Amino acid sequence: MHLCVFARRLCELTFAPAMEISSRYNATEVEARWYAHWENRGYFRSTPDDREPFTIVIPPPNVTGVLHMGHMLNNTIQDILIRKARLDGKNACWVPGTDHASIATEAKVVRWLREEKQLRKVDLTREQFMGYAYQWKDKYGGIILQQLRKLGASCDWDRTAFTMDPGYYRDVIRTFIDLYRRGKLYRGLRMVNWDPEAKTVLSNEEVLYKEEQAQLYHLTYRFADGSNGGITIATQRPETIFADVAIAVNPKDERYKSLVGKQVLIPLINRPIPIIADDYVDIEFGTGALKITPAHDQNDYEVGQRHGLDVIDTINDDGTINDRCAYQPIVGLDRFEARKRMKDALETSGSLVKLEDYTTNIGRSERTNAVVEPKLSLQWFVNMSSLAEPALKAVIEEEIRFFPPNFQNLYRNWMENLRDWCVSRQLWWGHRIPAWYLKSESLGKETHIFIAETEAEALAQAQEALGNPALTINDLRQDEDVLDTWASSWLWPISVFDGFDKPNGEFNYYYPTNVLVTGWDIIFFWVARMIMAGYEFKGKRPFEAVYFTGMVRDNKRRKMSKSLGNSPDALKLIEDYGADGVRYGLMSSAAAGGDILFDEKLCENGRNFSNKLWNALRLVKGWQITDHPENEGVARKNQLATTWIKEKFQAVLADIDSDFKQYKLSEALLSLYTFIWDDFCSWYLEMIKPGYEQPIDKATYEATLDIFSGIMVTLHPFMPFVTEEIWHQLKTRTEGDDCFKQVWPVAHSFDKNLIAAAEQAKDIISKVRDLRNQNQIKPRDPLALFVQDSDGARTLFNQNGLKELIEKLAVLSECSTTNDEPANAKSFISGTDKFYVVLNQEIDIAAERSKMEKELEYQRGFIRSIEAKLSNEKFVAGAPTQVVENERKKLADGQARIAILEESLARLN
RNA sequence: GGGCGCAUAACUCAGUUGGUUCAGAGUGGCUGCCUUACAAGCAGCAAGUCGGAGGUUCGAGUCCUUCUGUGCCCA
Repeated sequence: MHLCVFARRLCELTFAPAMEISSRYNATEVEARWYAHWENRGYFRSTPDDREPFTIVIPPPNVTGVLHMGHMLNNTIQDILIRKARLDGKNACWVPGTDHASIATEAKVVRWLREEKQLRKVDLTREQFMGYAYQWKDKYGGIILQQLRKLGASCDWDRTAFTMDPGYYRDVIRTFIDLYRRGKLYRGLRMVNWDPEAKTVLSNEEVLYKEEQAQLYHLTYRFADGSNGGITIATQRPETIFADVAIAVNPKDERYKSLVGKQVLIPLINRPIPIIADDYVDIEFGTGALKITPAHDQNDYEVGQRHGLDVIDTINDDGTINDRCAYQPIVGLDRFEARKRMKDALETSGSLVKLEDYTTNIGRSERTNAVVEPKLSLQWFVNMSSLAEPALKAVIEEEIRFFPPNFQNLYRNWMENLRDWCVSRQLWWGHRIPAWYLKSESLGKETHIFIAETEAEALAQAQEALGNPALTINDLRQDEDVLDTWASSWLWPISVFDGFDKPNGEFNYYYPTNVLVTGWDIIFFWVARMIMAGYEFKGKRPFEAVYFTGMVRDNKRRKMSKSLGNSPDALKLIEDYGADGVRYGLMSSAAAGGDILFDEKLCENGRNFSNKLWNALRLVKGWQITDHPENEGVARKNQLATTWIKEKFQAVLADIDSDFKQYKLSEALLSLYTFIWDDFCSWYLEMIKPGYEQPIDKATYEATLDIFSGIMVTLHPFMPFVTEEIWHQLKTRTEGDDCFKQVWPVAHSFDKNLIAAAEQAKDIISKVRDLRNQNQIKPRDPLALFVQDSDGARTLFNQNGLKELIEKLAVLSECSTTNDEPANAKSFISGTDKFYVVLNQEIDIAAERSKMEKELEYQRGFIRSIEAKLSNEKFVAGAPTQVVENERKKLADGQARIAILEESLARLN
C-alpha cells in the first residue's frame, strides 16, 4: 500500500465528519432494525379478504433443529416467493411451524434425561416421560423459528403451528379413525425393519445401506435319510439356522434337481427340513442353495409364504436370541455374539466347509446406526393403493406441477411400486395410536380391537361388542405405539388452516396452497403423502406447484451434515455477510433441483453487492442539485441516459417476470445483479455523474431517485434488508411508505432501437478504453476520436445526446466525422463503422497490418459460412423468413467490415 | 440387476420449442489503476473440438442411437 493511500485511509477513519454516510454497508445493524419494523407493523400477518390469496406452508423443521444450510436455502426461496406475491398485490400468507419428529426428538429427550437428570426411560411411566419431553420441547424446541427471523423470513408468526398442538393432534387421531372405518387402515403382520437398539420399526427410507465386510459361511446340511453327503448352503447369518424351515434351490439348477423333495438336517440340532425349488434363488450366488428363514429375512418370508412354510422367530426385540432357538448355548446372547459362538460350534461339528470374506450391503438405522433386523411384527398399516391413484394422476396430468418437471419420473416410479405404509412406531413421543385391546387377550394375539377418539368411547364399544356392560377401563389396554411423524405432517396444509374442524372457515380461502418448497430427498416421505392426504380427505390438491430445491453440498460434493462437520455455522454466515449476502450467495447458484456446491465466496459476492448498492446511494446522495443543466450538451446527454436506463429496466423487468413464472429465481436474481452492477452503476451513474464539485440538474436527479427506488422494489424479494434501507435513504418517505409494501412495477414495451444505440455507444467507449490500455495512455488524458463518414455513422450520432455521452465516458477532446484518415491514429471497427483514435505516438505499421489481416481472415470466414447458408435453396425455402433476413443482414454487415479492412490495408501498404 | 439424471472455460454452473461467428455468466487467472461512490472497487484481456463415435436436418451444445465416465433412486 502506498503511503499516501494509507494516509488517506487514516484520515477517513479519524476525521470523517459524523454526518457522512459510512463507505461500508453495515448489514447487522440495518437488518435487526428493519425486521423489527416490519414485524411491529404487522406486515407479515394475513387474514382473509377480497384479494387473491398466495399461500405457502413451511416444510416444518424438526422441533429439535437448528438452522442449517438446507433450511436457509429452502426458506430464502419461500421468502422470495412470498415477498414477490405481496408486491404483486396478493394476500400473501406464509405459515411457519415445527414438526415433532418423534424418533429424533425422543432420542434427544432420552439423552437429556440420562445426562442432565440421571433418569432412564425404562424407569419412567409414559406420563412422566411425556412431561419431561414437553419440558424439553418448551426449553429447546423452536429455536429454529427464531433463527429464521434473522434470515428475514416474513412468516405470519401468529400462525405458528406444531404437529402436536391439541387441534392438530385431534386431526391426526380422527384421520386414523376415519381411515380405519373406511377399511384403508389395518393391523397386520409384516416383515419390518427393526432397530433393536431403539426398539422401533424403521421405514425403508430410514435404513441406510452401505457396503461392509462380512463373512460367508458355507454349511453342509446332511441328508435326513442317513445317505451320504448333504447340501451345502452359503449364509452370512449362521446364528439364524435354527429358524430355518427349508433349503431352496433354483428349479433350473441341474446340480440340485434330483434333490428337491428330500429332507436335510439342520446342523447341531438335527431338525429335518425339506429341500424346495423356487425361482427366487440365484444360481450363481454362493453355492446356489439357500437356507430359508422366514422370520428373519424379507425374501425368505415371501418364499415361505409361497410354499406354506412355518415361521420360527428366534430373535428378541432387543436383538438377543430367544428360547425358541433349539440350540441352548446361544440362547440369551446378542445376535453378533451368537454368531461368533456359532463359528466354533459349526467347525467342531464338521458342518462348516468354508469361510469366505465378502462385501455386502448392510442396512443400518439412520438414527442409532444399529444393524437393522428384519422382523415379523404386528403393526398398523395404511393401504396405499387407493390413496396413490389420484395422487399419481394429479402429478402426471400436471394438476400439480413440479419444478423442475423431471422429478415427475422419480415420483411416478415410486408411486407405481408402493408398499403399504407402516404407520406405527415403538415410541412415546408422538400421537398415540387410538386403539384399545382387551387385557385378557395376550399381546400380539388380540382379536378384539376398538378404535376410538377417547378411552370412554373405546370402553363403550367394548361393552357393546362383548355384550358385557360390567367391563371397565381397567379391562382395556391402549396400544403403546405412536404414529409415524409423516402420518401427522401429511395433514400439514390442511390442519394448519383447521381444515378438518372448520372446513368452511379460512381453510376455504387459503387452500389449496400455491407452492410447496422442499428438498427432493423427501419427495416420498412427505410430498407424495401430502398429495395423497389432500385428495383423500379434501378431494383437492394441497398445492398447485412444488419447487424442489437441491441439496446443499460442500465443495467436495459431500452432503452437508453434522457428523461430517462440513456445514458452516448458519448464524455465523449471517453475521459475517448479512442475511442479504447469504441469501444472495445461496440463490446465485441454486437452479431448481440442482445441487448447490456451497462456497462462502458466494456470500462474499452477496455482501459486496450490498456494498455496491450502498455506495451507489452514497454517490447519488452526495450530489448538489441545481435547477438547470450546465449546458445544452449535458442536458442532451442526461436525457439520453435516463431514457436509456428506463428502457433497459423495462427489458430486464420483462425477463424477470418470465423467470418468476417459471420459478427460475436464480436467473431472475442474476439478471437484476447484472443490470444493477453493469448498466446502472458502471454505465448509467457514470454517464450522469457531474464533474468534481459540480451540481446535477434536478430533472436528472429526480429521475435517478425514481429509477433507483424502482430497482430496490424489484430486488426486495431477494435482498429485503438492504433494499428497505436504501429505499428510505433515497427519499424522505411518509410513515408506512416502505419498500416492503410497494407495488411491483408493471413491465411495458420498450424501445429496442434506443437500447441498441446505447449498446453501440458502449462498444465504442470500450474500444477506446482498450486502445488506451494497449498504448499506455492514462484514462484521464483526453483523446480525439473520428468516425469515417457514412450513413450509419450519421444516424448513430444523430441520436440526441449520444455524441456527448461518448465524449464524456471515453474522455475525448474531440469527436467528429471525417473523410480522411487522421495521422498517427489507430483504428477500430464498431458495427459497420470505422473509428480513428489519434494517439500522438508512432504507430507500429507491421503490427497494425497483422492485426487487420487477422481480423480480415475472421470476417471472410464469417461471410463464407453465411453465403453457404444463403446459397442453399433448402435453407432459404425452409427456414423462417426472420432467420433468413437476419442472415442477409449479417452478410451485408460482414461485407461492409471487409471493405473497411481491405481499404485500410491498402492504405498501410 | 431395473430405473432416472448428468457430462459445456482452470472451478461452479446457465444455455427456452434446433436458427446471429453462439459458444455465455460468476469465480479464479493476466495487464493497468487510489480515478472525490465503492480495492468489499475501477478499466481492459485471455481462456472451451460443448465427454467420444455415428445418425436425423438446409442447420445440432440443443433431437435420435451407441460407447465411456459419473451421480442418484429402487432391488
